[in-house]
Amino acid sequence: MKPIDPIEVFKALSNEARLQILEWLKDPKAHFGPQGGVDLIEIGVCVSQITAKLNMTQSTTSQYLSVLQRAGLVHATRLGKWTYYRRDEEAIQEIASYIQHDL
Amino acid sequence: MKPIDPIEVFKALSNEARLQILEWLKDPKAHFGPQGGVDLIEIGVCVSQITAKLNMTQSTTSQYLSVLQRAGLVHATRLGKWTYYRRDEEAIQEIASYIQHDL
DNA sequence: TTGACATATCGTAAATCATCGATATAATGG
DNA sequence: CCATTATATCGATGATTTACGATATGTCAA
Repeated sequence: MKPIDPIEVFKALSNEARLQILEWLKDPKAHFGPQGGVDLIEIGVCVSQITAKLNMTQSTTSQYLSVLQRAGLVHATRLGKWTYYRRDEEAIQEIASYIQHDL
Repeated sequence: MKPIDPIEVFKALSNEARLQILEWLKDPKAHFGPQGGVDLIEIGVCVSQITAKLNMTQSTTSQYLSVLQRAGLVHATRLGKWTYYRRDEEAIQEIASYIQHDL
């Protein structure tokens, strides 16, 4: 796992929609319906479901998920046609720790 | 103390120079010379000293300090001609806590 | 192979940010 | 009051971000 870049992370977090996505992904079962036989917790939520809740286009949603991924805040898994995104809890705690001790 | 706005805070932190200022202010004695009879720890560091270390103009430094202040990350005290800035440690811990528990 | 669907990428216009120089405001000393 | 010094604000310009529609790519099912 590559070291986190605080600036990149803070930029990723500087946007309402991306913050919203992260909050939804914190408890996928509470915010998204089940999708096939896929474990929401282990694998994540697909782009279409996130697009449906966000009030934005598929294009924007996909790009925002990429930003979150480049910042290391989420992880993507492709299964068939779908790409599932889930949070990287470890990275999120690392950021909290960075602010708490190093900032 | 008004509640923190995470987006505003993250925007404030999304900039190398502003992050740098916050890090310097974490340990003012290590980064700034003494200024008159003012307690660096209690009162803070004046804009000129920060400007001198940043490689930017006084105008930019002043604006960046305002951004940090609006985000609640620093506190300003005017004494005579000088304005001294110090970190708001409580706000910084609040942000760490927000990421750790609520994000 | 083709068609249909899910996702990613590209190109763009508008909004916001970074940073500066010029100038305004505030406080001090003479 | 005046000159000087410290800080804040204004106005400008280039860079980055936002968010979109159009299009490309990848995958499955028939």
